[in-house]
Amino acid sequence: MSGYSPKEIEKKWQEKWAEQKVFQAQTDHSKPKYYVLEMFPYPSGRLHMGHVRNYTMGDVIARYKMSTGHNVLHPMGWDAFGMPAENAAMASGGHPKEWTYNNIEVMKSQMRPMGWTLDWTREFATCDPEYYGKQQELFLDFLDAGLVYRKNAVVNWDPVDMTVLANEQVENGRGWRSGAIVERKELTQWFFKISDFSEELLDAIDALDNWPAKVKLMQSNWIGQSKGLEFDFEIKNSLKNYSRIKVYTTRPDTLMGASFVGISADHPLAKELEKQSEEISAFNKECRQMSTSEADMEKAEKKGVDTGLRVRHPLDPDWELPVWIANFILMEYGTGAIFACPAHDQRDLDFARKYKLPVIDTFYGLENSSPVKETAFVPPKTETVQWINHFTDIDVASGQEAIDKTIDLAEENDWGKSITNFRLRDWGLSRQRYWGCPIPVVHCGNCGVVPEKKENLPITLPDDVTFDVPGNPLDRHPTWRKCECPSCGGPALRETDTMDTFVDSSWYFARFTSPKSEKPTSKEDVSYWMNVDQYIGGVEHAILHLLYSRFFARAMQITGHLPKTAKEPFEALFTQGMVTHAIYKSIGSDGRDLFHYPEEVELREGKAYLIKDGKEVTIIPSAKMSKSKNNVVDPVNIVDAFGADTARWFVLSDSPPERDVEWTASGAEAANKHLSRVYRVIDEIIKSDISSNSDDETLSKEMHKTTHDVTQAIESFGFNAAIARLYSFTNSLAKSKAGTEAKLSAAKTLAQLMSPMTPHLSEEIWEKLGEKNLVSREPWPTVDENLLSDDTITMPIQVNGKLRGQIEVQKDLEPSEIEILALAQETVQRAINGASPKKVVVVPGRIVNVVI
RNA sequence: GCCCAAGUGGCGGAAUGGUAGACGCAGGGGAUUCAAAAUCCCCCGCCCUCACGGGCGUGUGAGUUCGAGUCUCACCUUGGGCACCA
Repeated sequence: MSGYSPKEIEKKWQEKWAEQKVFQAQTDHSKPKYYVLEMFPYPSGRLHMGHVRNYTMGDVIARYKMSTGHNVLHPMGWDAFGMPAENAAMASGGHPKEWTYNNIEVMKSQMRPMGWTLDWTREFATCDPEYYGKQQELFLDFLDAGLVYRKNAVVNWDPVDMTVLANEQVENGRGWRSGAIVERKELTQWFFKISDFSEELLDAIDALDNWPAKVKLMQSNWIGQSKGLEFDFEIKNSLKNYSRIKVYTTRPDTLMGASFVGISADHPLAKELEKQSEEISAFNKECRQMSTSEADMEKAEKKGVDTGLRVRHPLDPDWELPVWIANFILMEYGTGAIFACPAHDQRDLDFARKYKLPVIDTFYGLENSSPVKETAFVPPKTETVQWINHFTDIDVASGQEAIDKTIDLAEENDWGKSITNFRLRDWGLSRQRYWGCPIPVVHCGNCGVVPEKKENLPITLPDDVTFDVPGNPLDRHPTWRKCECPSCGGPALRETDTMDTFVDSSWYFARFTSPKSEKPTSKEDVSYWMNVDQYIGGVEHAILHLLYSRFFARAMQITGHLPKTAKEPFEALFTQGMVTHAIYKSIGSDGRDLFHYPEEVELREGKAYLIKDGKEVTIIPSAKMSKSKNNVVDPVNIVDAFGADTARWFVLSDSPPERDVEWTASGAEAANKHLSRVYRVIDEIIKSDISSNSDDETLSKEMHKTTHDVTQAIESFGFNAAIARLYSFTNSLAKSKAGTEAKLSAAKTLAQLMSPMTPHLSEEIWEKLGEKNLVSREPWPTVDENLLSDDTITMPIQVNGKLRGQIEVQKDLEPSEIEILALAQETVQRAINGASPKKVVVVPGRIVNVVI
């Protein structure tokens, strides 16, 4: 007998699938369509275990849906623009294009042996001019529809590298590469008007029934709806044409506790003032150096500067409030100006104490009437409080009731209006970089900013660029910028900004439905295939990528590129966890951390020792795989050693799919042993000759129960549960005394149930069992409901909630009969010990609880 | 700082409010073998007991319930998110 040899069988079946074009999707209206998509990879050049897990999950769904009669679309492509390619070019010469396409080839060659059902005929990379040209067309249509505009925005600017930096490239206020102090620089940039859709994007979240609650919540928080009041403070000593300050507040009920008015350093008034005052100018400059992340702002010391301006309280003209510029107010949110109520906001209180500003209580708790000292009194808005300082007729009410009342009153008396505000800001898409999709507009001395003509698309990137000089190569290219104005025909210059790579990934799912289409999408194909029925990817994309895609779907619908039904592009979303691996660490002689490869250590009794000298090393479990920590497991090596089916089986088996899974060598070996065992068990069945007997029915029942459980598990993304069930069934099959016929039937079902996870092994077994067709093309096994339950069941019996015995009863026995049988049990009698039961709870089919 | 999630054997993890620990790993014992590998069988939460059996046990503390890993509240710990990485 020759054993399980994945190398041979995996190659064999991959060739057969390719020959028979099993995975090429065609528009076919006779079958229900099913579009399964995993977030496409960035071509880093190396397939990693995270990809293997992600794409295997999608593959299980794709294969399962194929076997349930669906016409399945399962495409793959490359999210190929972005900074790593430029970084590589800067670090080691070469060209981003070459680097990217080489990486794509390498990764594709690593993906093919995994046996995924990918339709490679639809493959594209976002850096293909055929793709980004269509993206430019979308941009022009969006521009035409008023969904794109230009405005000034602040960026992190590295003055040495002459480049814009991402927040993560700023380390302690310095550029990660140059070490230069990062400046905040204002540039005119392009924006998508995603904020026009704030309410729509927020409201539609509710209907995303098959999205994880966590992702929906994250998106809701990101959009951040708040209801409040907008009103003006009149400036007493007005400055130039500034006579009023518009503020936005979510707590208008605390207006009688107002202590000062705060404005952002970027507020027009602040900018005007900095022309007149050194102090203000210096302070504003300092504010603009600050990180704008919410977490950083909250942690940073609250600082401000008095502008000298004074405003009148809207409800009491004699009440004067000072105007301060404060470092915790963002121009992008609300009106860039607030009024502060230190008694009921900790941040305002810290500020007030620091600058000796008044603190006025507006309400106390019901049981606590002491004035605020160093801790602001901030009860939940739902909590009822007593008012001591108010301008409504409310004395005792919840915060929310008071807020509503206040807003009504302000509107009635015409000094303020109710405003719904959103935290969501417009999407800045300009990037001052080479390796991205060029923004198809030109700058003309006569006509200003002019969109490029569609017939001139794609505007392609020039290939003859170098990265040896700082700055954007597009800016310094000798000829690329020069062009003809599409409007007046005169000389003009191209826009040198390229698009944020999130744009590329915001519509690729639509392009996959007709990747060769002349237009960005083909009406027929996009109507047939959209929406994506199941989308799978990492939770790290929970906000931006998914929100941008939802915006794009709406924008594409408005511009006629998607049907109305595709407003929400992803029907169901699943976010999978990472693949982690232990880190083996020791301290080197120079006191630095040394990280050891898994191959260099030996595990004994839960401890790790270096093979070369036996020294014990520290194990850091479940760490994210990282090259610098030497804890990366390369899928190529695993496929080499055990085959793709083992890798697929293991990444699905050990943890629930939404959680992280720890890669362990012993786990991978165990997976491989199990697959060999399946092969061996089936081989033995084929050679056996046992006549039909009474165990046949038991095995058949087990087979139907397993089919039922595995089906349910796959449908609910319980891949680890499906695999646990298949382990059990394999054990039952191996130990069963049933006849050969019954066992062959069970073996075929096992092959089918395993096929989404281990397709090559399943095909091989299927063939050995005498089947001529591909298991990939077989319909999913059906379940005989009658065989799922037995006639008798075992019922546990508790006494006062503690397990004391069991009885075997007919499935449909009356509860009163069950009670008699239960009480008659010797073990139960012993536990009752002569006492008379107060109550007997009988839950039919479940449990009996005797209360004494 | 704000928002959210998760805590179950040595480990990964199972459990529609109903027998906690399925399944797998690691560990222990045995069979087979000249021996080993591979394979097959058995045991495996903690404590008491030769055993039968009993007590304890799902981060901590309370509560709801005939019955709580599961529901409620408070707390502790860990992880995630909080605007130009992809």
